[in-house]
Amino acid sequence: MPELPEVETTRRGIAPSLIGKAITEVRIRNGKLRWPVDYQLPEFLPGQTLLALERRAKYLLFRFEHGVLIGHLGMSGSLRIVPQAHPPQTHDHIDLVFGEQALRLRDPRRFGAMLWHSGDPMQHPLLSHLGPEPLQDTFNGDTLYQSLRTRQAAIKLAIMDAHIVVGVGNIYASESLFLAGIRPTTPAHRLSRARCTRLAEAIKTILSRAIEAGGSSLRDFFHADGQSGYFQQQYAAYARTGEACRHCNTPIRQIQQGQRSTFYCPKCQR
DNA sequence: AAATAATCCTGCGGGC
DNA sequence: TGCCCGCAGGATTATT
Repeated sequence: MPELPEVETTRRGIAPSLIGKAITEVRIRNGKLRWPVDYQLPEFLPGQTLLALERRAKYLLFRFEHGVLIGHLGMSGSLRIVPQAHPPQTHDHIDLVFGEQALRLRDPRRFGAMLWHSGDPMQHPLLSHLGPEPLQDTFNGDTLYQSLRTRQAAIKLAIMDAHIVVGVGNIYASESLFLAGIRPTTPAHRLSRARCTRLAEAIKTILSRAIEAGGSSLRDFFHADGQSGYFQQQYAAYARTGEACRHCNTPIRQIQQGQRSTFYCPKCQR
C-alpha cells in the first residue's frame, strides 16, 4: 500500500528516464479510477514534453507544457517503466508512452487517480487545503503542538489527518508513535510540547528511513518485469499483534481506531 | 470546526 | 476444491 515513502520512491525511480521526453501516445484501457480519466487525454497530451515530476503529499505532479497530470496511487497502484510494446496485464489501466518506453499504471483496486489540470496544481481543490509536508521544516514540534491544541481526537487519528500533516498513512502512523513512545489513544491536545517535538522527529525519521530503504531496492523494483512489489520493511509494531516488542518483549497489542487497525506496545508507549 | 460514517474496489486468507 | 466472509486500506464526501 503506497504511503508517502513509496510514492517518493516511485517518483525518484521514474523521473530520470522520463523528464525532458515528449509523450507520443496515451493508452487508456480502463479509465474508471477514483474519478473518470479524461478521455481526451490521448488527443491533447501527445507532443507535450514532461518538464518536471514533483510530489505533494501522496500526489505525483507530472508537469507538462500546457498543464499538469495529477496522479495518485490509491491503495494498490504502482507505476512502472516498461518497453512500449510490452503486453499489458490485467489491471494495467493506463500507458503514457514516451517513444520506446511507456509509463504504465497498474491499479487492481482502482482507488487511484489521474487528473489533468491546466493551471497551478497547488490551487487544485485536492491540493489547496493540505497541511505541511512531514519532511520539510514547516512541520516541526511547535507547528504540530499548535495544530493539536483544539483536537480532542486520539493522536493516531490526528497524525493521519492531512490538515495536520500529510503523507502519514496507517502503517507509518503506528510506527511513528512506537518510535516516539506515545500511546495511540492519547487525546491529541494532551500532548506536551516536548512530546510533540519527539513525535514530529519520529515521523521524519520513520518516513526518511522508509524512503532510504525504498531507494536501496529501486534498481530491483524498476527493472523487474514481474511484480516483486515494494521493499518490505521490518516493522516495529505494525501487523505484529501478539509478537514480542523488539524493545521489551511485551506482546504487541492491536486495537481499532476509526475503523482502522492500530498496533502498539502497551509498555513502551504510554 | 471537528468528528464520524459511508464509499469506492479487488485480492487474499480462514473457515467450513 | 471451492465458496462465502471478513479484512485490508487512502482520502473524499456526506452527515451529524
